[in-house]
Amino acid sequence: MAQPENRRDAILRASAELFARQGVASTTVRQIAAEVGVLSGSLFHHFPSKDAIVEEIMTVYLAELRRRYRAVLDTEGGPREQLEALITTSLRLAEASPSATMIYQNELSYLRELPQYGSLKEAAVEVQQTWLTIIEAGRADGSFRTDIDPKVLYRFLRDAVWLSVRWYRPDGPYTVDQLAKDCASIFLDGYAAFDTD
Amino acid sequence: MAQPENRRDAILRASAELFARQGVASTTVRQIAAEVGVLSGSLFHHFPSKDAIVEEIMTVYLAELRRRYRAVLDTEGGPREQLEALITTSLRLAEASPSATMIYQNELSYLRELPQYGSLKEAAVEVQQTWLTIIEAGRADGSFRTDIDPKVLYRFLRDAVWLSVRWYRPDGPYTVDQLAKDCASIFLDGYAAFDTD
DNA sequence: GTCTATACTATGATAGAC
DNA sequence: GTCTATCATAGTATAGAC
Repeated sequence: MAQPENRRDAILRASAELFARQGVASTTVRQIAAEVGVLSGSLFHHFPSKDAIVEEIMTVYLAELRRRYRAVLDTEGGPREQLEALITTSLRLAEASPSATMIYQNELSYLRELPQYGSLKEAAVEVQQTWLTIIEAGRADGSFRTDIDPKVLYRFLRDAVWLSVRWYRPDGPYTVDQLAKDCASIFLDGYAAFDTD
Repeated sequence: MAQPENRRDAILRASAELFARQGVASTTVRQIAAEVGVLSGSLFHHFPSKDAIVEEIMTVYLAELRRRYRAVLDTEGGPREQLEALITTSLRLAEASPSATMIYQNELSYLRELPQYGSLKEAAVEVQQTWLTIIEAGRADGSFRTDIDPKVLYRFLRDAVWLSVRWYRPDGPYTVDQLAKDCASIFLDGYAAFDTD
């Protein structure tokens, strides 16, 4: 089913890699074009501007993120299981789309300046709500602590999970599912040694 | 003892704020100059280049970070206490120097391209070693779990701690010391409800 | 759909008057 | 120590030939 990559897709892919590696602002249209194998003027046949490329990368990415988070909310299971599933889902998407994940995590201030930021923001709000809904459910049913603000847990967890895209490498024996298990275990059970009494 | 701020310091401060807010690459020397209240050419009387400004901000910041981490290592106390102290120390520095902290966390790929990166890297290595030394000590004396790679804990913890500079606001009743306590408690004890048997 | 050529703007940095 | 004026370069984007 893998279609041969057309030029438009090649531009999106090359752009995402460069944006992730060097940042959006310091990536030039000439670099993107060189990576694709065309001259810079040709990019503007496919996209009206460099920012339009950024925006399409993010729109596609956030739509997929939303889709996967909704699937998690639809599963049976208690808050602990759902929170673990959310971590696993996030890390799997980061593995599947490392460039887009890195752009979204590193360049939020750039994205905010885009004229079209409103539509991205809508997705971002839903994503955050997914975490908070599950955390609140766990506080309500006694699975989670109530002495720490849910938003504080959410932010620590979000940064730890998503920023793993900066250091996690999928090659090697440490799989992304194992990483997700370890992450969930640290955040839910803690790193202090278990009492074995 | 607060000296009146001289122009050179004003340039450093204004640059740090702009770099933190918009990124180094998308901050122009003209913006910096306007913020200070001079024309762009005048900056080059104080610094040989824009990158030299970035570099000095980071050098000063990392020297202070190093100094504070060494003080933590010199304290008495078990690994748990020392790890908590490291978290508190980090969050206090992030509060005292939010701009430099944000630059260091967001612009590592830019910093790596600087010709002088070697001297920054030396400090960065020592900083990382401080975390790992304490974590290893806790594994050795039974305070911490041994079923999760110390480097994985370090990375989750580092990202959660330092990236709080993106969202934590020191105004309001939630103090940085309380934030540090909550962070330590989540990472060491976990967010799952305590067994109260 | 790509190329050539170029318009236009912005960038970091410099020289010399004050 | 700052300003004016300017340089050289590089940036995004466009127009029109092929």
